[in-house]
Amino acid sequence: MVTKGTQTKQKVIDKSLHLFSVKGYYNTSINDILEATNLTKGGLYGHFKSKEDIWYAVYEQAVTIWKDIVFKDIKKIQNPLKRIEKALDNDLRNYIGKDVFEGGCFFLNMLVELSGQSTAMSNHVLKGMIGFSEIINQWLKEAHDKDMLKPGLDFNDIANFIVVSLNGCAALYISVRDPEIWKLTLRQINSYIKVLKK
Amino acid sequence: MVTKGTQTKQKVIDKSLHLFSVKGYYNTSINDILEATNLTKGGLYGHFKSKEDIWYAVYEQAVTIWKDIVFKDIKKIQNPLKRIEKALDNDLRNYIGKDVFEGGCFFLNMLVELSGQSTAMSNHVLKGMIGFSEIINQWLKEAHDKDMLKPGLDFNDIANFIVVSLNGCAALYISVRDPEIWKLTLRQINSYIKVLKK
DNA sequence: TAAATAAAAAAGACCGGTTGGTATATTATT
DNA sequence: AATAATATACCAACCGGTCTTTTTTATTTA
Repeated sequence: MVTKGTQTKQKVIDKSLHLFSVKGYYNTSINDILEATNLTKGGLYGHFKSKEDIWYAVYEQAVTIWKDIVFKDIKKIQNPLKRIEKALDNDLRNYIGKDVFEGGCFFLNMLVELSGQSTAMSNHVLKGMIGFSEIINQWLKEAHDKDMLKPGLDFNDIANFIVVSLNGCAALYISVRDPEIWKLTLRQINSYIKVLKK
Repeated sequence: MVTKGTQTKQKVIDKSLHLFSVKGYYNTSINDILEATNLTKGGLYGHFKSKEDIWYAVYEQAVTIWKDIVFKDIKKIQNPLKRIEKALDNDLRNYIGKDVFEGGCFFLNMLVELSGQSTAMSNHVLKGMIGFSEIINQWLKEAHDKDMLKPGLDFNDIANFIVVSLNGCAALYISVRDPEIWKLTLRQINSYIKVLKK
């Protein structure tokens, strides 16, 4: 059974995720969250001990949503290169392009805003990005082992560069708001990967 | 002769540029600027009519500094492809890599923070980035006219993708703070450009 | 099934400190 | 003497967070 408290907590997380992604963490006030959730101070602080506490819960939620989108229909793909292409397509077309979070990519936004403000929080975001880079790295190794790639490639470099491009795309997209941004990024990353193939 | 007022105004711009780049625009208070400049409210508001007004002055200053770095020793380069490579090298090695602004790339930081908060301000930043993309676009066309590039390339796509990568690099670099980030970006962009050549 | 009770959830007043900005007075510089 | 530059006191609104009281919900007992 879902208790009332759990429901409220979830509502706070959902609304805050939206607010943080659109307005940013610092520029979202507790009052903004109160208005969005129809709660009062007492109601909110019964579930979370601080604004930062809300942020960590929001981050976990954002990760869950992101993973569901990016890793959809991935496991069944045998070809590791096609797996990478599908994951990138998911990220650009279905995550960034579908405006899953109204303010753009939650992770990029938070990384930029929190760096230099809260090392703990920005490192939290960074860790997630590095994790994604490592997965791509592993898939590239797999492709290498299957003799699908040209010799002498630096998988770590390549994986990191892909993550860099994804973040750059997210940065421009929130401002330009033209699908052409993620489409061109997708095209260019794909042609970049194509060159790696044997 | 440089009046006292001009000096003070410049000091406000310099200190604010530093603060905005490290703490962000919203999270930098007027009081922060007052402390950094040893001014008082009256002294500050005698030169600028609002915080936003300070930001626009700071932006202009940041552009000047950035241009000086990125376009250094550019005009004398005849080969348009080498010109592009040099500009990107300047941007990554001497602008991002040298920590010209302590908080990382001022433009990327502001673009992310201001998008969804102030369309006027974020569009101001965006315009500058589009301008840079157009310059690269033009240089690519020049290379094409000199028969240096493979046929069937979309210069607009390529130029935009380069700007995307640069921004992604800036986003990751402020958090990771490891030169390896801009180095790998430089390597990968260069190998990406190499493929375009005839 | 209904009343009683315990526990969870929410309300709302309050806190000290800070926000961007203004108006007026004072001090330096021409 | 005129003007440019700066200081200071003040403003209402807002910041994140705490505390106590009230209300709602869930569980137990009759």
